[in-house]
Amino acid sequence: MEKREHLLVVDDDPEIRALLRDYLDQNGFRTTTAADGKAMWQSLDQAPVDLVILDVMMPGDDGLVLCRNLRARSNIPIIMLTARGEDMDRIIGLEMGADDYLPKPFNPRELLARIKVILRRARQTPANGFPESARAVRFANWTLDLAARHLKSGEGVVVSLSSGEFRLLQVFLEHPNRVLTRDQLLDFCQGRDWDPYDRSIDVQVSRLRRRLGDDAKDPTIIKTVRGEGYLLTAQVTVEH
Amino acid sequence: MEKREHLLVVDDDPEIRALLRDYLDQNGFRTTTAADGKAMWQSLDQAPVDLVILDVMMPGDDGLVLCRNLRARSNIPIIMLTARGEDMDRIIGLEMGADDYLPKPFNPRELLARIKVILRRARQTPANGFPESARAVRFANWTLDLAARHLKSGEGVVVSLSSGEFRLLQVFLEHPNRVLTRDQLLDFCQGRDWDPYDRSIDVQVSRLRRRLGDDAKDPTIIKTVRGEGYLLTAQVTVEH
DNA sequence: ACCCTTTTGTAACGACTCGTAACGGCCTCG
DNA sequence: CGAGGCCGTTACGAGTCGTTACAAAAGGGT
Repeated sequence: MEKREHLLVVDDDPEIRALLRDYLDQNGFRTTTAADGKAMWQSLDQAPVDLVILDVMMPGDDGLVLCRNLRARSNIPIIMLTARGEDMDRIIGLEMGADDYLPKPFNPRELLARIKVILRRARQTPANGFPESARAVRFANWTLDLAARHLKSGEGVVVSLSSGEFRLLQVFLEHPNRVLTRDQLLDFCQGRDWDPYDRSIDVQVSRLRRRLGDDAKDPTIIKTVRGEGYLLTAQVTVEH
Repeated sequence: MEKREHLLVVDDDPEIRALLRDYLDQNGFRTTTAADGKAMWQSLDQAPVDLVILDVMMPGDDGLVLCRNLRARSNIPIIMLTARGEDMDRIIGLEMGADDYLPKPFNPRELLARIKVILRRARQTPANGFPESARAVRFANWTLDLAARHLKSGEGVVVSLSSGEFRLLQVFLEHPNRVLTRDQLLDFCQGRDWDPYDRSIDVQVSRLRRRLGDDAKDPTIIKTVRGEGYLLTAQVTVEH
């Protein structure tokens, strides 16, 4: 797998595109550029992107519109580039879901630092959904095969899961080491609302624990947090 | 419980402190100020803080030092304020674990926008007070495993804790060697208010002492301070 | 020292939460 | 149409935690 992280620079100025690509590539990233929104969407369709750097001032759809559209259908981190004196725009940009912005002209080292901070944060939060390229997820002596939708233990024993169990486990693995409320779990698993007497999640957790060989009295993988919810405790790594 | 989020402004300039407090309070936050690092630590021990705004240039321990110390034992979001032309310092600040920074002089609305972004992100990542990287906490012949949520004695005996006991011990370990009132303990543990006849904390402390093998008649770990509260006396080290 | 008040420690109780076996409706597949 | 699997519901037992009650400890005043 390609190890360097993939950045997408969207700016109408060819000079800035070239400058940024050179600089970022020299600093360990793989950089793609796009001159406008159309090219941005094309690029996003062609290869997974880890972070988008987006100029606010562009002909056609400007950066703010693109930012909103991008946010509407993905949670890829976004850094906006703004000309000076656009405080209002900057603020709006942040409130629209950008993760950060940088006023132009900027110091490239500063951009680099911000990119690193945001990518580090994004890595810690394997937020909604695994990337398209993910084929399996490893955790605590198990591997969840995303294509075959079954579990395999470290010793190679295959354990099949019902679709509900698979979905629940997937949600846990997408949010490891965090307490998830029953409300959130039901929402993620089925988009359904939760009422305080609904025990379906408890039962489903119980069934999943049995598949994982996890004893509810002293669980090692899925812990109960009384009055709050459940959390999966394990280091999770994604295989491509 | 208090609903507004609690900000802590650390700056040696009284004018800036007053200005920021007024502005932030007007915009729906509860703001505390501190003139130096010492006051900052005091304030952090007195009430939970949701975000710290930290000036880089200060007499005594400067902001970078405070940032690093703060990060070493907590993951409260931090915004640094820097004077102009300190690009290097800014970058270092970010790499030291600050979540964002703002060059002075800044537009207060911009600070507000960045605060909102960071708090929104922090809400998605409900935090314990220890840094993300913390895996365990050692104190007095015990190790509290933060992932597994259990205790292990120096001899390797594992003692499991109920959710409430874990939370209470975690709070003590986040504020070692300080007297914590019942009010604070209940606030930290459950965000609940305390009335003078509420004995639940006493009972929970009693249960926790039993788990720790601590005799209430002659406690070595959790001491009672008559009329004030409890304190954990031990040297606490965070393992990463 | 003595008594009285306040505060703390903890056993006991009961309400609540959680784990899971059992049941039954619903689907799919033969 | 019957069998089997999945999953939501229900019921009950186990564990947890807040409340209460009472005994012990700590002050405080005389």
